[in-house]
Amino acid sequence: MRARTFTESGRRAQIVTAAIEVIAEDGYARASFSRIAKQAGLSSTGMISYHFAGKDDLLTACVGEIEQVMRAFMEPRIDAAVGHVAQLRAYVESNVDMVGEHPAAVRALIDLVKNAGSQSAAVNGRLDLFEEHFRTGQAAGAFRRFDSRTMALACAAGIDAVVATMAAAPPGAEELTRLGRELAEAYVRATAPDVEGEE
Amino acid sequence: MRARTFTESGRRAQIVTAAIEVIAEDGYARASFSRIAKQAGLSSTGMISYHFAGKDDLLTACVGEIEQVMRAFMEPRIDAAVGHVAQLRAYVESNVDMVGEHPAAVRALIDLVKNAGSQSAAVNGRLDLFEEHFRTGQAAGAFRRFDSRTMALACAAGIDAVVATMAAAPPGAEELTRLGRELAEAYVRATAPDVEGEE
Amino acid sequence: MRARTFTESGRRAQIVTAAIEVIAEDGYARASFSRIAKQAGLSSTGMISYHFAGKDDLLTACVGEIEQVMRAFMEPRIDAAVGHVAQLRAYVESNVDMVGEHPAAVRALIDLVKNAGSQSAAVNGRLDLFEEHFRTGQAAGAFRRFDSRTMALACAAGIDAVVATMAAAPPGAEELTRLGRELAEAYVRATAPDVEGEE
Amino acid sequence: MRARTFTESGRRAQIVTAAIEVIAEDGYARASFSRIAKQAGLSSTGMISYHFAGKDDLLTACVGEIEQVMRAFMEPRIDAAVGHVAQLRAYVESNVDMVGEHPAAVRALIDLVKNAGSQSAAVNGRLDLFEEHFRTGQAAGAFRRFDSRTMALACAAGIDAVVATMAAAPPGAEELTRLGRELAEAYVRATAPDVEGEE
DNA sequence: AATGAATGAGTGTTCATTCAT
DNA sequence: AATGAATGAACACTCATTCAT
Repeated sequence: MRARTFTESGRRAQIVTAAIEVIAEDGYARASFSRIAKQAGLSSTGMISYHFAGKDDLLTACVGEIEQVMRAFMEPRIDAAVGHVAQLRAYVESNVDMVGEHPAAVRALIDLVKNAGSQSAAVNGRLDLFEEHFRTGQAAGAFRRFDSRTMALACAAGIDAVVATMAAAPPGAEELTRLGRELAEAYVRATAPDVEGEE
Repeated sequence: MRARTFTESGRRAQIVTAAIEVIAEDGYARASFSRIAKQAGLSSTGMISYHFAGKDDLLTACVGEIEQVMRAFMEPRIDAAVGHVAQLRAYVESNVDMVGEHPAAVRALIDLVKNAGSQSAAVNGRLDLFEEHFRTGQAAGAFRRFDSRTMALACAAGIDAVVATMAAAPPGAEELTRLGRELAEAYVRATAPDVEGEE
Repeated sequence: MRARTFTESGRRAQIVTAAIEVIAEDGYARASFSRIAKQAGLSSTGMISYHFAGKDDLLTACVGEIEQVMRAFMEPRIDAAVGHVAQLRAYVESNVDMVGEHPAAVRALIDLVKNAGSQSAAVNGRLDLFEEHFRTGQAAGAFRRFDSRTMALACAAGIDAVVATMAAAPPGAEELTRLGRELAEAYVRATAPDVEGEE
Repeated sequence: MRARTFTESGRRAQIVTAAIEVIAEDGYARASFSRIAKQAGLSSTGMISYHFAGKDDLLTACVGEIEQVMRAFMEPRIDAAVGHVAQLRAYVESNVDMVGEHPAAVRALIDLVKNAGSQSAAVNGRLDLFEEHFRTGQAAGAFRRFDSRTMALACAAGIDAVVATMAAAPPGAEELTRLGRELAEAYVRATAPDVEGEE
């Protein structure tokens, strides 16, 4: 694998940024090479094909870029939380807060997940993470017994839906935080043990 | 609004059926007029344009058709339930059970909602229904206080995600029923009042 | 398999004709849909895709059309000949005479054979025919012993080369006939038995 | 004409070799600069344009290279033969034998001749050689009277066709030699005088 | 009511070539 | 001498829609 020159990295980044913008604004379905090229200020779609192996390659790069942004924003807050329940709360709340910081990235990611979701390792990775978290939490007594895969699906999708709706018309930061807390509370209650025996 | 002749209604229904099949099998993105025409046994796409004002019109008709099927299946079960909580449970469980009865319709609807969702009155209608149910339930003391719109979003999306995953590889009827109960339980707990004082 | 309307047959024929002309004039490599569309007086390449399943389909139709023309011209003369040697002569001579009657068809066919040859059933069909003719001729004592496949290859290719060269700059009819006789004579001699014992 | 530096000659040779490999493996039509660059281990097609005036220039260089290889292989055998007939035999046989020694070169050359043939001086040079050989042979009484150009065309094309077929799936050396002798015999008979009066 | 031919913009991708560095 | 970024035309093909019949 060869190293990338500065210029190439720059162009790739520029194209990825443009692609994310287009997806966020016009939707996945309208994110054609020509729209992306126009958004990036490129004179032809050939440039995109020159820098990316194909549409899948570009889209994958977009997902990767967005996830990096999200991780940088969310991970510190999740890691700062102690216990399975607090971490679940931190995940949901920081995910919702993302809308205030990077609304375009959030909108684009959700559209990408919806449309190229099932193939993507990254997307299934998130589900696996959720599931794993629920499973270990159950073992620790932090969560009641339930089908962890089903709950993971419902959580991830619910968060995405709420976030997508907000990203379409971002409310103020406080409102965002409030709704994030509400959503987190819902999932905490949905998964809480019948009798309090927290870890 | 003029009345429709029998043949026109027949043709429309035939095309809608074909479109739903195509969306269920090949996905929304591949549901072009030509594929639909082929599925319907029509020799040209002109027929479709003749009977529908445009692609949106056809897609709307598909959503309507599927919702009619869903309503016929779910409504009796929901109406049979007494109380806001029981009705929520009935909604979720009967929705999941749909997968066993009409997997193609379910798969198509979810794809339609994902892709043409925000514009569709029908889709937003479901959300409104959820929201209204939560609101009146809160007034009746069946649900705790929460933002009803956010909860509606999270519920609808969570159900869709679970259903979509199941529709892709439908499990047996019993497993379906069990997972439906689990999912319903989650939302019941998420919305339950802190102190039991059911209506 | 559905019947074709008159108009469709007409368009198909028109496109095939245009394609043959383009191949004859500009060569197989330059025979793009846009050139063919222009030659046919069509406003877009979409028309071609509308009438043909793909480029292969169009090219196959071209080969079929040309072979029909050739068969109509050559078959009577070959059938009129008696004996394996006379038929070989008739084949070669009538093939060469084709150049005078349908130079474009000949040029196009040779280019098609060169470029899409090995896949084509029609092309291999000709080789099989040659081989079979040599084999039965050998059994009848009309030809000496030799590897019939190799001879078939050499004959077919030799004829094509001579014909292609002539088609590029067609000589007069008499010159054509003379050269056809010469070429036929060469293959007759190449295949003749050592001792005269004609069937 | 300026002298070439060592590195430039080296690069040219490297590219020519890669081009021949690509043509032999993927065919003339797929032999794009990018494929050739990849085969040569170059990072960009710019290198090729830098060292060659254009695609024609590169292709011409390929033809030249292959012909040099062929000449080195065939010329000694042809020169060792005495008399026009023996030399014709030696030409055909050694050409067929090439398949066993340099199958890639043979395959590439034939593809090049087919596609860039008529423009190439090298290709026409071979025809001229054949024609000249026939003409002087006729004067010497080694060959009968026939149109030497037509015979040259038929011979060259026939040999190419046989060789191309063999190169696609090279048989063993003995089989090769046998078929080479058969083919040579065919042309010797096709050109032999009616009465034996060899030089 | 119905058809199938036609349209023309649009898709992603590849091409040989140019050019500043 | 060498590079890799850039170009823009070309490629086959699909799309939803229109329209005369």
